[in-house]
Amino acid sequence: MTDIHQKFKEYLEKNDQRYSNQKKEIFDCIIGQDDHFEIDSFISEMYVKGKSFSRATVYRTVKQLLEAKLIQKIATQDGRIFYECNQELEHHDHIICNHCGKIYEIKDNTIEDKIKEACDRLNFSPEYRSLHIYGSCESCTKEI
Amino acid sequence: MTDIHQKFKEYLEKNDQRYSNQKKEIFDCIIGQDDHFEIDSFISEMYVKGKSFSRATVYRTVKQLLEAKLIQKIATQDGRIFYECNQELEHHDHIICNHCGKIYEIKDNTIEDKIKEACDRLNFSPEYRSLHIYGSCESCTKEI
DNA sequence: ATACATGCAAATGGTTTGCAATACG
DNA sequence: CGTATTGCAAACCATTTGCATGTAT
Repeated sequence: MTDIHQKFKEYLEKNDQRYSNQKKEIFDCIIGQDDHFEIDSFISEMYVKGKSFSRATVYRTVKQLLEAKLIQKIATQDGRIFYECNQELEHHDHIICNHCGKIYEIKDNTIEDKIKEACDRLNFSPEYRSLHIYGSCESCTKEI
Repeated sequence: MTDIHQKFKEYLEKNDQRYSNQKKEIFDCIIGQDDHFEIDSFISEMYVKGKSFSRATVYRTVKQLLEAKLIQKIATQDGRIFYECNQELEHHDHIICNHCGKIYEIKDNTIEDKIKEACDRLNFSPEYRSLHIYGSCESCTKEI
């Protein structure tokens, strides 16, 4: 049993909840996702893998994982809901080309520092951020 | 008629839609909101003011205002949806408290510069960005 | 006269909940 | 044993849509 499995188990036990097989398998599948995921595609992916549980159970488990702070909920500007596993230590931002759809992931400590400074000025404790930059990539800019 | 009213009218006309009285009044109420607002409280506020239209009409107008880029949709991390009027041309970023829902607008040129530098390194031409920082504001942090 | 807008009520889609059966500890 | 968990179906809630009526051009 890995560290995070252990954390989940401990969280559940502390709250008189049970570390059932279903919860374990759902958590396993979530860990298997290597990126952000939406509930719906996650459920159908589980279904394809032959590990399908009722939607209610998935939602209930996701809720417990959120409470245990092992996963995190993210909403995009237009209201779509994503989840991501909190294993990921490095935060990265996204640069997205409006023309060809290419997505660059960037990791820039100087941006990070400036964001932290802005939060400090407000005594705000940041937990998560989403930075998406939309525009035109090099090759699409040439074509226009 | 103000500048933004004019813009809305032009947008509608360009798309074979009409600048009706209801749309004008709904837009007026939105401009009257000096902060971010949620549809539901907005509708009840209109109701109190005696300017109440059907939810469907409000939603339809909001949709057109979004398309006209005169208002902006913002989602909090936990999925609540806010709107804000896009009156000013200056881009600003959002710091959003996950606990009380308070939204701070920040305008930070140094963040902007760093983002530009990151784009330059990829020869990417940015057109729009969305930066949302989620976390806990000063007073909510104290309460926890 | 044509076509968009409106209000209503019904539909939708994602999420939650009540309930009876089941399984964990 | 008692209590949490599960699956199902029904409930929920915000948002969207179909339709008949109203209204602007």
